[in-house]
Amino acid sequence: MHAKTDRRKGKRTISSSKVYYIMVRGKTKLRLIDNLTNRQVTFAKRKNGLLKKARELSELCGAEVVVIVYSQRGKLYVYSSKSMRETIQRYRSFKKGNDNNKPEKEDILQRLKEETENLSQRIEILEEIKSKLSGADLDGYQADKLHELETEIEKGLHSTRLAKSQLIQDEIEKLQNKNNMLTKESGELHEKVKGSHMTISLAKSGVDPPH
Amino acid sequence: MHAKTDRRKGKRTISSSKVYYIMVRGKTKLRLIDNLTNRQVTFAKRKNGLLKKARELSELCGAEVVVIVYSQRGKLYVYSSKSMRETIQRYRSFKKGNDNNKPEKEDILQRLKEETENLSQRIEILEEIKSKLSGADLDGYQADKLHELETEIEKGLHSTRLAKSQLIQDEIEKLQNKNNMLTKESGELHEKVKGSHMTISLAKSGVDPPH
DNA sequence: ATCTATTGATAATA
DNA sequence: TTATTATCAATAGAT
Repeated sequence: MHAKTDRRKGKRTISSSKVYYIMVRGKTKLRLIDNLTNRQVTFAKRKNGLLKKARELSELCGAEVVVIVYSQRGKLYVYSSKSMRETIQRYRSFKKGNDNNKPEKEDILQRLKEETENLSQRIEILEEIKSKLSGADLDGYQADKLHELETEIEKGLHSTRLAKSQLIQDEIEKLQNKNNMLTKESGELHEKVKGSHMTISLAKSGVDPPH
Repeated sequence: MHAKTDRRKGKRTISSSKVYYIMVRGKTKLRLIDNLTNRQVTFAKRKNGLLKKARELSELCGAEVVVIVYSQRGKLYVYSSKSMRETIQRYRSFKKGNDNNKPEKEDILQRLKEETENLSQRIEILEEIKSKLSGADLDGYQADKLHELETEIEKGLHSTRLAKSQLIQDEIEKLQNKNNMLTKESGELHEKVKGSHMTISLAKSGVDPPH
């Protein structure tokens, strides 16, 4: 069909294949791709691949999956499993009905408010369960089964709490560190600019600055 | 070497291949694997694959990558890129010797503390449920009710996870915005400083700058 | 962006 | 569970 096919046959060098082979097999050799263009192309491809794999894992196995990727330029890519996307969607459209141009602080407060609402919701659900149980008649066999279930759920909640809180903390601390450094730098630069202008005025007025 | 090899040849049915083919190619056909054992095995394999891919993406392309996976039983698996871990590590050691009085940070830590307390509250509620269960008698008729309960508990857990992930994402987005603004401002200030220094030289050398 | 050779991932099987 | 292997997918390099 395509002449290309014939031209291609056997053209690929072994060495170029080897480069990739070494990269993915020998873990120690896995390192930053030097060439910027190649790196960007590879990033785009592999990023898509990763998100696809995440979706497949979630849908085939019923697992909850979150993937967060930042490119080197700081662009953000996210996958989260379908049910989560729906929740986020709902959250976003709710948010739109309120504020489109409020300053950052209010944005944060808004988010906190919603988070509080989320927590209340969840507590309500658990309260419901609680009252249902107080009316229930349970026999020994089922009680054991439920006890088992409860233990598992509790374990899950616990590990969720630990891991997620850790993640939040780490992420916030990291970005805050960045922010602090930038803020500090910004302040220093402002000072610099102010100082320079002073010097200029002095020079212009014919008065020598003190040395 | 192994007789196996020969026995295998041609044994794989087309249909079984087709199942997989359809699963991964036809996106709409991507759905939960029915058989529990298969699902668990597939989960283990694909989870490892996903984490590996995440690591490769990070190391080959210098991207920051986070992957969070919950199995159906609630077990947690996480990958985050080395650079992030290093950043956090660096930040932690920096933090120890340094700052205990940054207002913004305290604000966020305070919020995290409150959130942890909220989670503790919920765990306490689950404890209550647990104690009620251990003393209760369940008759066969209540099986439906209990199944319902199970579903609701799972829902509650699920929404916990959702809210948490939402938190992570929002926090990241917010701080990223700040970072971007600060970075931009920093660049502008650098420019300003450069320009000022030029003016100063002119003034000092006794030559009037053009007006 | 599209194509192909090659390696990787993995479902089924032992 | 772990290992094997046939098969399809992912992707590096080329165009």
